[in-house]
Amino acid sequence: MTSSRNPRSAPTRHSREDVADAALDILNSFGLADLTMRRLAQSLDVQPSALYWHYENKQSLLAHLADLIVEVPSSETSPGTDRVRARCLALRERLLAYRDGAEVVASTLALGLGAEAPGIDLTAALVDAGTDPETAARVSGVLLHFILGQVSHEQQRAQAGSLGAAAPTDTSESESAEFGFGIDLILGGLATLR
Amino acid sequence: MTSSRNPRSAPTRHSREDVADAALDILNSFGLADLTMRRLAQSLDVQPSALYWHYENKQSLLAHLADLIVEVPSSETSPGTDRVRARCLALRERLLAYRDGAEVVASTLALGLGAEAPGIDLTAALVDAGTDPETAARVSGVLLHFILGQVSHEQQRAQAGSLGAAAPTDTSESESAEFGFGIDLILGGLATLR
DNA sequence: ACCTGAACACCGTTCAAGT
DNA sequence: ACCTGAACACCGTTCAAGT
Repeated sequence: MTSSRNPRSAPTRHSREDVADAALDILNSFGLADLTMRRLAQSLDVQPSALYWHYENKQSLLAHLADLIVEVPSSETSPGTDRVRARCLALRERLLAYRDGAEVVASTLALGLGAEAPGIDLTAALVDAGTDPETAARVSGVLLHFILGQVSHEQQRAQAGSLGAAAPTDTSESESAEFGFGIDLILGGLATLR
Repeated sequence: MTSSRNPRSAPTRHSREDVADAALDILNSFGLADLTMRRLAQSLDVQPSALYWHYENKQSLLAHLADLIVEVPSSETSPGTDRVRARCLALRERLLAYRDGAEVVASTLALGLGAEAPGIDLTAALVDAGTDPETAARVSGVLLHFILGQVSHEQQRAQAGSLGAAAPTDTSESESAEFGFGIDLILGGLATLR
């Protein structure tokens, strides 16, 4: 929302959340590769060093962004494993809502610096559906890896296509279908475990 | 193999493969973060700019590494979907054989710059096991996303643990079990599709 | 509480020129 | 065929000092 600064304005002070918002703006407008501390500082009319008052380093900023991307309104929908499926689709939507969203979340998760909400959420939904806790944790891991991998792939392809010479690949239509297939495959596997 | 240069030697000339070997040495000794063009050049006793005679840019070097990591001796083992399982385990071993191997392969694959062999291989094995080609391609995608995600996670945790304060996480023993569980879950799902 | 200014130690890449 | 030298346009991070 607060992307560009008015030139030659009063020296505005910023909060941690201001910084995160500006970072999300850059992410969505230009992608992860262009989200540098220096560029972020520039968009806030501030010196790069100022950012280190708000965040210990770039990784912890990215971890914060990952948490924001992943935080879900948690709307209660269908019961049973249909709820698991719904949560997976909702997570995909959250990831697609930000450019490079999946990569930001995947790397934060890999480094163990945040973005744990979806895993907890999915595991809980699976337990709710009658899965024992250990199996639920493992299935949730499989789902998460698939979701992050598939959506990263999707997002990278979208970017490559936006500057490449008209890649004749499938549209987002068939990507949703492929995604649903993957989720159903994994949940189908779960069903045979009973 | 050819990691360090003797100081003050004759100006050795290098081939494209020499560069790749030196890069894999750095990868295994110090990890992806330390694999910079400047550092690679230094290890070859060469100016950074010399590398751009061998590779168009860093990404294409990484793509070459990904192909090398992933190229598998293709030993024919068990038949049916057991062969699929065996291929998945073999791929995991290849990825684990290089530090950050999964990340290198995943990013190359995401960018569409190489490392396509495992996908082709897995799809073929699935077709061989009686799966129709389109389903085989999709299942192979699910398997690949899981494998790359899980192994990245594994490798990142190993590195974090090597410098962190003795993370009381599970050993590689249970990581193999978790991996096998994931593969079986997905292949179990495939079985229900018949 | 939040930021500046200046510095440190790096990056990837290009390009004319050399052998 | 393979490399040098020099430059360009960047990075993340630290830290004393300012308000």
